[in-house]
Amino acid sequence: MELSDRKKKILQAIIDDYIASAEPVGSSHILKNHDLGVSSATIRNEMAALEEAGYLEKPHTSAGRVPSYLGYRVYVDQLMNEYSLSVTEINQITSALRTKYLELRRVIDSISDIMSVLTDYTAIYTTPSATGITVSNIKLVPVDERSFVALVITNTGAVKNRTIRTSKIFEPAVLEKLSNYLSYRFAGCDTGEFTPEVLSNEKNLIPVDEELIDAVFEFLTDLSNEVENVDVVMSGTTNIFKHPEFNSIDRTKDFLNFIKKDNSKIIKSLLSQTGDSTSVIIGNENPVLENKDISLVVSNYSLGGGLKGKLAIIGPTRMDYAKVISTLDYLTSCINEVTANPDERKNDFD
Amino acid sequence: MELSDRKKKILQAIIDDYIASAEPVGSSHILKNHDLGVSSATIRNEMAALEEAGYLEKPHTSAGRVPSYLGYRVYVDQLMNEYSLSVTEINQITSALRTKYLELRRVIDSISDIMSVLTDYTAIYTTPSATGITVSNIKLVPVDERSFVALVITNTGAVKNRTIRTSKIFEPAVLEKLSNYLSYRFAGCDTGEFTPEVLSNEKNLIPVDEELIDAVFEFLTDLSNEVENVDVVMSGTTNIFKHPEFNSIDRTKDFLNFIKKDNSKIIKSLLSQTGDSTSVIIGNENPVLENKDISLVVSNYSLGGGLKGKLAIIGPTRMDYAKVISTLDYLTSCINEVTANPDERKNDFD
DNA sequence: CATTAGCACTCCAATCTTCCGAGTGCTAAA
DNA sequence: TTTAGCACTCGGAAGATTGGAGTGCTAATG
Repeated sequence: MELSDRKKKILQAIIDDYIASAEPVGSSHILKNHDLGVSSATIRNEMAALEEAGYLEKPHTSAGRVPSYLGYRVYVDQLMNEYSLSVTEINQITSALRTKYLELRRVIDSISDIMSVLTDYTAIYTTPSATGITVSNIKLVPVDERSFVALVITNTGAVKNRTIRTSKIFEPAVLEKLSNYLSYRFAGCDTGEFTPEVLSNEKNLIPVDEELIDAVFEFLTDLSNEVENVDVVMSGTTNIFKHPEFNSIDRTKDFLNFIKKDNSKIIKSLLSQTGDSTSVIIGNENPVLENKDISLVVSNYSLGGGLKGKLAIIGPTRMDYAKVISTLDYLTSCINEVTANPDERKNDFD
Repeated sequence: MELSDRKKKILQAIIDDYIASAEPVGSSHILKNHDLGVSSATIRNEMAALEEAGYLEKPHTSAGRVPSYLGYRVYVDQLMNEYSLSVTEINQITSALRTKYLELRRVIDSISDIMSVLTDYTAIYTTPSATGITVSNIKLVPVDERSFVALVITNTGAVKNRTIRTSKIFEPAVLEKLSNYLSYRFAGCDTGEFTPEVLSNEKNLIPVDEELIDAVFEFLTDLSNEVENVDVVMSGTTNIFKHPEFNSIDRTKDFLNFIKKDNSKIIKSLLSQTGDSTSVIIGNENPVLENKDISLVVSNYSLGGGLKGKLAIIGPTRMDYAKVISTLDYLTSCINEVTANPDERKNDFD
């Protein structure tokens, strides 16, 4: 069903007002706050039609109307006005990004903080992960007689390390020789390739003490499993208290239980279902959000070197979508810009 | 004022009951549930005296009594019965600790998870920090023509790293020579010693390109500042919903706003005020908890190699102190035992 | 003199009642 | 097709009612 222009205007007016006030919107409100040139009776008729079509809902007979999930969807896709960031907001963002030496680990963390402050919702991001990470160098560095650090440096400059203690004493020269061999042998290999099979074949070719090679290879195997190790991190979880829907303890419980640590798998999979462009998930549109009245705006960020992740805002379905979407878009574009031009930069991901 | 035996028994009975029920405790309740051999009238008289002395409070005239902060203090210090962990609980703990290769970063994290599950409160820990960390080795490992990774390996086996990109091309041999010199020069140095003054003196003695040495030294300076970098991490924040005091949205807001990320400085300082043994902070005993009805039980853990931190439980003042204290004590002793015997072990702190 | 039964009194919290008004849907006129 | 007008609905705020758990005091008791 295609909506008439007037219906669209009325729907937009209702959703705009509802987002601003969190109160069901009545026909006379629309009359007062929007210049539609028709009477409240006409608006009522149109509202009834919009309800019939599934875009609006009534909490009860004598209340105003509230957008349905479908209503929000139409609003997000077609109706809402573009929100433009204020100068102050843009300044906040740029000054936060202009630290001289950015540690990769912190960049996205602070961005997520900024997001939550600017929008007054909760920000979520997944830690960056990369496909096609290859080994650039492997080092075994002695710490004391019976322990050394195994290091794998990747093409992205990330460093994975593990301290290994041994029962025997190994000469630094032995470790160095093994380092060199491993670097030579595995340079350019994808970190996902360190399967037990590959390594056990390899093991027979290396004339080194078994304890040593076993420990190192176990580290490598663990690495290949770690590729999937994406975490979900949040900031501004208590921002929800700024919104009236969370004056009810039940809503609050629902929300906090949804975003809690134990639930990160579900959130991760929810985020991963979105595509390459900024997308909006509204209430029941996704089964895991069933009856939770939660919406998400999900975006993608890239830190260069193939490191990518999701950055999202989560909040009540009555969310200021226009503001959230434009803030998110602006921020992710800033990140991409900053990181596309890699200067000297810390890298803490391991 | 020293309490009579009977007063102590009554006070203990009231606090025990209140911890279990979260309801103000009346004289007839005590009569029913505890065998004190006196009538409710006598108990009432004693209760009035205990209130007079500041150990109890009345929410209103016709309600039962509730412990005051002072009451809890006496309870924790003198009255409460020892709680002994059940076999199931001990099994849960040991099986969680018996992973073959423990990553240091995860040990304390999973311990904190276990804590929150076992106690139904929120667990907090500070990331381990160490005093007297010294440099064991410095490496500069080439990644590609114009970038390399600078690594500082400490006596504890922790690895700090930063990826550095340069405008000029440096031969691997140059980097290796510099590595060797820096390792030789700074081996055994405390990481706190890399002040700009020390380093700028040093700089003149090293016949290497300035860009290179500047970048590396900036990394070292940053390291020395980083020593103080202790984070506060929580698990089980939504456990509070299991306790009836958090059926009120205001209590919940207060609590969540107190433990939120922005507040970690205050929490850190609160934790650091405690000594070497397990200690309890009850309600208004500390100004930052003023009128928040929050208590903490704080303990110390040690991961070996000088790495130490605080592990704590935070919850309402009506907390099952006996259970929390004994769980916390048992867990920290387990950690200390496990880590005192360092086998091959991952180390992810950097 | 400490203890206790008895009783009047207090006051919260749960439940019920009342009532206001914002909002609707329908009808009939423009 | 739009609109003025009107009867009707219903949630929620404000007030009234009531029950019961709990107290403090007094006077009797061993």
